[in-house]
Amino acid sequence: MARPRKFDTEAAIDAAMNTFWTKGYTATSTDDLAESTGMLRGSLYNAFGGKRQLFELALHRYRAGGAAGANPLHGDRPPLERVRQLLLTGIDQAATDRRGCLAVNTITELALREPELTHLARQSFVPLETALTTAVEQGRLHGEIRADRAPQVLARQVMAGFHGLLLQAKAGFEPESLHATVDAIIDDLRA
Amino acid sequence: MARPRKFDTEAAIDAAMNTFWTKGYTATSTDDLAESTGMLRGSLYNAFGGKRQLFELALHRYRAGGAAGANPLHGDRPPLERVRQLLLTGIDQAATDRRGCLAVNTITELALREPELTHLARQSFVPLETALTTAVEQGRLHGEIRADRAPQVLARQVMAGFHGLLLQAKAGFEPESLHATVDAIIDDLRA
DNA sequence: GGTGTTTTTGACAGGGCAGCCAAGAACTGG
DNA sequence: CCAGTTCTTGGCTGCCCTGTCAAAAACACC
Repeated sequence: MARPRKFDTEAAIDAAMNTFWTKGYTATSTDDLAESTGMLRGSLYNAFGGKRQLFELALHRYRAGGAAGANPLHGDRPPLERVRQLLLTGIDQAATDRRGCLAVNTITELALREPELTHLARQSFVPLETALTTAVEQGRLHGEIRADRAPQVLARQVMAGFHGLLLQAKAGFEPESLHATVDAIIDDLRA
Repeated sequence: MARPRKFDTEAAIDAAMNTFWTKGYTATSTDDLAESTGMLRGSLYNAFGGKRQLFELALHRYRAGGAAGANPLHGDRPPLERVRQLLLTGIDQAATDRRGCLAVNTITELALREPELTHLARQSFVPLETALTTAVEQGRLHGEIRADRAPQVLARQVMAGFHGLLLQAKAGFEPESLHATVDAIIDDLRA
């Protein structure tokens, strides 16, 4: 019926997502995207429409993969330990690759200029928040996590601490400091 | 001896700082800076050297004004209430103007590309961290704040929560949610 | 009033970037 | 093998942005 596409759409979105993640939205050029996806700029416009549309796809993809980032939260170990593992994994990654979280980066960069993209990025928090709330509820049943504060509140409080920690990791805070803060956050969750 | 400058250096740095704060480093052009400072691009290069040098000056200025942002922390009210006021003031501003904190924005945007600017931005946390530590120590003496955790650890934990809250405010989280998190953070400081 | 110094002014060159498009290539169904 | 459809390729246009420079302007000192 027609000439087939030479590239894999999913792989291209993945590659674009990583480029945006590494360089930020503004600093990423369509040439950068062409290089990382392996497509020519013309094809890129034909297939996706342009930089902004591709970024929207990347944000959706990031949200879908949110389960991956929140992976430590799903398992059979005690809920509190799963939350701790989430925090430790997060700061370790942030300290290593310095990219942090794509949603955080996007909101920070574009909150003023691009309300729609900001809203899209915010959606990426939903899976994390849901998983955290669930973990807190489970820990509550175990008698492991405090029951004097609503799970949703605790989840958002942990999420705030988590994102603050990612920033500190990105800024180069010493691992000992980051770990001490993780311990403090976990302790404050205890029943 | 020579032709006098038509502009006020301090005012120009202030104006540049606000432009960087609003638009971000990458998205700010030398034209933007010329407009906000009221100078022509040529004068700007002559006086400061260029965009990057001006940004460094802006970061230094921001750090110096750090006492301003941490203003609520200095006063004669109970330390715990001063910390609460800091958080409330912060999220209120972030929810209103959506600019957040220049240091946070800078680190988030440039941690990979510009280690030196990142380090400079990180310096802006020092006044805040110091003031927080002092407030915690004072609250400890009052018997108002818990003494089972080092003041420095508590200060960095609060700072992480604070920066996470600023992000949530920027992202458009509901005020009720933000306030509930503030209450939780403050409660967790209590003796 | 002349001289030397620094700033201002306006313009120029060089490079990168976004978006578009026409011609060619690849494939399928008839 | 032909026709129709879609993708690829490479280039073109117009815009913005950075950094620099030469000439003119403003001032202080002598």
